[in-house]
Amino acid sequence: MTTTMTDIARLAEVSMATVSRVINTPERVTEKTRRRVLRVMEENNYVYNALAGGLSKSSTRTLGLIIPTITNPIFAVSTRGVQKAATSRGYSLLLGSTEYEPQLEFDLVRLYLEKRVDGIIFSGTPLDNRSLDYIKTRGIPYLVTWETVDGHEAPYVTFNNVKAAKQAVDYFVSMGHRRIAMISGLFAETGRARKRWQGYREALAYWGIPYEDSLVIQKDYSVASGREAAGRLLKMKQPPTAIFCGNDILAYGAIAAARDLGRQVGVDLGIIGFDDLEMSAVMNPPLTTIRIPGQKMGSVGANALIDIVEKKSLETVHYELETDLILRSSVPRLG
Amino acid sequence: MTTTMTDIARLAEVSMATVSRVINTPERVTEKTRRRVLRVMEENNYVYNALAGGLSKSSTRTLGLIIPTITNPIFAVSTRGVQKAATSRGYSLLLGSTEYEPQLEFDLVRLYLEKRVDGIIFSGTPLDNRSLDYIKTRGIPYLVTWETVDGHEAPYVTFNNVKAAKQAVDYFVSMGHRRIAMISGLFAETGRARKRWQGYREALAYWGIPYEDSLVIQKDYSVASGREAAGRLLKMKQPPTAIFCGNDILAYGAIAAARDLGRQVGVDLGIIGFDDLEMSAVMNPPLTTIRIPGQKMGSVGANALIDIVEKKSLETVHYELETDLILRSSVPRLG
DNA sequence: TTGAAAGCGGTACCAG
DNA sequence: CTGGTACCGCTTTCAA
Repeated sequence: MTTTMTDIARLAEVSMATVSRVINTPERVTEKTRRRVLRVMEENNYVYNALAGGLSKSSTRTLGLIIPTITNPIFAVSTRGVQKAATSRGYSLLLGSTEYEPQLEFDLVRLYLEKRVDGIIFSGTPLDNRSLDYIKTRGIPYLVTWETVDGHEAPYVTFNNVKAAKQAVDYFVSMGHRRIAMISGLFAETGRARKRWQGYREALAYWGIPYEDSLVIQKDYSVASGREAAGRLLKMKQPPTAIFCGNDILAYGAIAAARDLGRQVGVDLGIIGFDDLEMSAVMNPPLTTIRIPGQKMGSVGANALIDIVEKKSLETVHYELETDLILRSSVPRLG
Repeated sequence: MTTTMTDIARLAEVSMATVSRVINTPERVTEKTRRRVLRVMEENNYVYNALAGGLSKSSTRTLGLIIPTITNPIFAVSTRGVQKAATSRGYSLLLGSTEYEPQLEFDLVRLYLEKRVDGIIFSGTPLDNRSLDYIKTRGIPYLVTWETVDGHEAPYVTFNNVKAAKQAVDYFVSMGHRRIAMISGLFAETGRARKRWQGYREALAYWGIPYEDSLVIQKDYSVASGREAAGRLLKMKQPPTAIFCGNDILAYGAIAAARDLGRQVGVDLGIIGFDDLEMSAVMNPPLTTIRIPGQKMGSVGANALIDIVEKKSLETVHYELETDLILRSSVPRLG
């Protein structure tokens, strides 16, 4: 039914080896035979079978990507970075989400291994040690983005979460705020949530502001959570004048909550987000937030991984990208 | 280096056929040998080679997904639907974006065909006829979401764009608006952009409102475009009192533009979006918009395609999902 | 430059 | 229930 290389070889009156050559190393075939083979392929609309090819070459030119969820735009952005880099270097992408479940992450690794991807990118997933251990024993290339990895000699591309969080709090303080709350992602889910919290605490300590547990609320990353948490914070007997949110999604919820309660963000309440999603600039008020290089992290990561796969890179690479505090209008100057 | 089925067979002192059976049809192997084989696989951490398996079975249990761009959240949502359905039925997903470029779409089809995916989902891409023709000659299952297809007997899962657009305009009219503009997606890029425009015109005609070309601006789907277009509209000598946006992203930009110009959306200007992204509910004002079943469209589509792949479905399926106008506060009552 | 043939790692039919 | 063995479609020495 479907034409194979054998068919082409027969029809073009050459050997399979030659057909294979015109596909992989055309320069090693005479112009004349090459044209003939190409024409026969065309006429019979031959489609190369990458499965068979991959089986012989033991390389599939596909990467496996693991992200927590595709519906948080920041992961969409970094996925796009991975994708662009992969495409430009001739690799395809297998996509899987863990929804922050270590078990699903492990299953994906297993699956990717069976499908013989050339490498795996862990992009902001929980990073269960089981997955890493497993992949290590199999010896296939992998790389981590969004996080650093303890205890594993893993290549990674990340940014400084602690420093970025500090910068946010510093800014609040510089604007006269002292009662600063935080709506954080779940510590159990990601290392970066914890690190942002660490930055928050360190900055408070630096400015001599006592840390209060009641001002920190841990929630999953969703608009609804941000709204709920901010509502609780603002109804305290001594509500905060500023809220640092673990990401922009939470901040959107917080802005809505403030509006619900008649508080004016940017006037009598300060809010800072994290990620700088496209929509953050058109929020009302425009959201002051930490910009992270999502797309770049993805493309740098993918390129680095491909370098490893193709043995162009020998040592374990570690990149730390820069973040910026983007000043807009969601933080008022106090007093 | 890596252990193969042959190794396992030898170590477990059985034939390859038996090892294959414990993997694929364990019930056809005695408990005893099965355990033994399983143990040997475990001890040597054997990983099934899906490439080899796929080559023999001529089935890869992977689907190819083609979307315009992953950074528009609505595609992220529908991708998630595809993904969940695929995963639950044991399929993996190859992801590719066209960025609305027909050529890239064609390249992806070619690539997926080479990688021998079991089926392809076209999710909101331009749908170049070349791609469809090509895939047809190869006889591999495919399905289209977001759009219907003319001239091709293709299975699809979509919703009524014309009707939904009409509903938006009807609502504007019911709120006393007569001067209604539209910021539309590029007609050249997608059929649905054109259909929404069609619905807009039909509704105007229904209400006896003359159509004005100057009130319609075509733009690519981005916040910046929405902002720019709305700015132009609002600066007209006779500005519209209402703007129907081709999607929520454009609407966000339009809201920002209105704010820039001192117009109050929901008070002296009405805006309706399309998609109902998660953030739309927390915009200021909360955005009235057309809700489309993005995730459902993805999961229904993926399931239908898998049914076709597994021959559980014989005819060409056509689904039309429902949309809803979600009333929030971005449309004031006039006069 | 071109060809012959032994893999790559499974599947599945046919016997036993 | 289990084993033997031709494939699946392409790659890659090794010779010619």
